[in-house]
Amino acid sequence: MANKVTLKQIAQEVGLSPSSVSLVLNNRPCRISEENRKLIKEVAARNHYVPNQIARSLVMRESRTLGLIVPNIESRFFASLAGSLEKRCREDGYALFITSSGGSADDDLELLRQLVTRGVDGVFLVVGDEFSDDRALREEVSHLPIPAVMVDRAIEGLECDKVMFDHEMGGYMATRYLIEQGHRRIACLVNARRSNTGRKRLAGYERALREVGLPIDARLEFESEYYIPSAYEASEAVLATDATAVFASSDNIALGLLKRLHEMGKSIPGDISVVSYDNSAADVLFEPALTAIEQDPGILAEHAFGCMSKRLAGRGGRRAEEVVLEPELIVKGSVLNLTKHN
Amino acid sequence: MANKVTLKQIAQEVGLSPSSVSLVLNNRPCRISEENRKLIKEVAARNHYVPNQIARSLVMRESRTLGLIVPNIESRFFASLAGSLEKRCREDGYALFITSSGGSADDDLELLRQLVTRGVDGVFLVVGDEFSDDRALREEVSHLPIPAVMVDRAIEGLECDKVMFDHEMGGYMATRYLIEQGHRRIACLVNARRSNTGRKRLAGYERALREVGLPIDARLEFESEYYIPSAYEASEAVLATDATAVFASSDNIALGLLKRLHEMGKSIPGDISVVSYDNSAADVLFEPALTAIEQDPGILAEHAFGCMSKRLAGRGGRRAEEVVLEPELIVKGSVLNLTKHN
DNA sequence: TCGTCGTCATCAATCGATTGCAATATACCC
DNA sequence: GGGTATATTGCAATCGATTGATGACGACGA
Repeated sequence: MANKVTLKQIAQEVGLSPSSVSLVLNNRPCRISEENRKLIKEVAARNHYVPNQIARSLVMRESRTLGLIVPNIESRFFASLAGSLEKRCREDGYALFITSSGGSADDDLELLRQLVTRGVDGVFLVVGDEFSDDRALREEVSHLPIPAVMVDRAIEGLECDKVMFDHEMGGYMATRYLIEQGHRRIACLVNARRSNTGRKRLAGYERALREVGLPIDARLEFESEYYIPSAYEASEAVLATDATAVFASSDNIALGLLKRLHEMGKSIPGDISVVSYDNSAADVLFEPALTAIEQDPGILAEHAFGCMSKRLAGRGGRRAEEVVLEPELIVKGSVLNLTKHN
Repeated sequence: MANKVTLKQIAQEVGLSPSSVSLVLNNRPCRISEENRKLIKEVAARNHYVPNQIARSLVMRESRTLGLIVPNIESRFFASLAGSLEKRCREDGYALFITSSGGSADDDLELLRQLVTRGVDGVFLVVGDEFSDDRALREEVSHLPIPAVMVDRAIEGLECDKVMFDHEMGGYMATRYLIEQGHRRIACLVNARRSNTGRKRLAGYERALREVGLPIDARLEFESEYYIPSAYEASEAVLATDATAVFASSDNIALGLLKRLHEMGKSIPGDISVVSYDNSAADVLFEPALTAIEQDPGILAEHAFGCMSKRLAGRGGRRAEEVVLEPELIVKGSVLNLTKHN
């Protein structure tokens, strides 16, 4: 293991002061002779000198480091978000601390504190979707000494920049599409009990029905957590209804449903139509591919970074900014058009 | 945005010196009256004081932060590895910088430098599998001022702690199992051209064949990158052979193969048997589930952290440690037993 | 010879915390 | 009351880099 080389050592070797070396290596406008400049640069390179960011952060009061908290890095969507965000940060010379909390507000809080004490210049938060006790977290976020941007989901009623897809719209678009394809008995499988986003998707589903005068039938609304087994369990009841189509409000929910369908020997879209959400992962595997509401994590990352960037630059108003992105309906082959046969 | 509170401010408020405050808050053995202790703690709490880790790192010469470089955080396996590793680090009070490189040696190098200048105490490297020009990276790693542990794969011939699964053994176990089930014409689909791990898996495949005196037939060895489309392309040729079984040497390779099989209307294991690698993701989706060689990323993380921990504690010999883990064959339903019919 | 200007480079304070050593206050003993 | 032991607390250097304020030196004009 080599030793760390410091500014002072370089200075010593070239026979100049540390200040001069610092000035030159940072290309600061200063009056150091061309000759010495070259010498300094050469010696620094030869010794593999890299500035100690820690020391630099201390005096500069910025670390060019940002933090990200996601509920679960093992989820495809968050992993992708994290990947995109990291790349975007790096483009602007920021490093990104990616952390994964497990989803509880307590863990989120703990991680947030860790990030702050480690001197990140700002944090991206993907927190607050589940209904847990988030008072402490909320408190912490509102007193944060650095800018924060909430991504994909939000702690309700917290004044803070937000960037997210319109979940209500997603639910609406999915359902609306099914209606347009002639479906009238449309079930949905949502996580309304424990998730804000789930609630919104459900609201969109109901709005679409209401809009065309279809009844909102509680017997067609099913509850599922965002895990495959949970959806798998719930699916049996779904399939016992007379629904001709199902809106599966997340990728895992769709997967659980599909597994059950497969087991029961039901085919898509012959026996039942399905609109999924964020299902890109499964696309390769299924025939037909699933029609779905898609949210591009790259876009989310781009806008989130934009917000952060503004704050860091001191631009960006006193009031919180709120960016709402429209998801997209990607039509593939899992929905039967019932109108053709009329 | 609240302000950051410093040690000095606390000191001022309680009317004691910063040193005393530091001593008390860190529970250092020192002789500060019980009364003042209480006072200090109370004031610190009231002001939401959190120590500035940056300043602390500078003087303590450790940041209690580790770094991780993976080729692609969006891959399930790496995401899972990152998640496990992060949890493990946190248990010991370390934060983990997760970074994702894109897989080129240049990016790896850049990220490694970033991590080092940011003062991580050690790095986990998942690099060096592909055959790119890694001289600079190799150079950098061997002169690192902090401990490094290579995980899952390695830069060949570099003296450095390593923790990885035995890829040769994985290839061997998969093939051996197929042989035991009575298969004689066994194809394999590997990434031997651009991946060290791929080569090893291929070597294991060949060893198993040799061991029982089966011929090694180049016409049964197919090349595929670790991407679904690549495997999908390659699969047509595989299926044109007289093989009764295929060893698909990665999850994506298996998925590409399956897609092609599905399209051609071939069934598993009726028409052809398949042993996959790391396929846990797809498990939910397929009927029958795939028999596969599994590598638990959690175990990898555990051992990697163990190595790191030793180095950080100054234990761990002068020579590099090498941990080789055995993968596991998980038998499910994608392999037909040909011996039963004999 | 003195003052002035330009050029090149250095001094010293600073960021926020840690820590060995020095200093002060109080108690205790003879 | 002088001296020592003990309990408390403060000073100041340190980590490595940044930066506004200054200093040294030579040349040049008057």
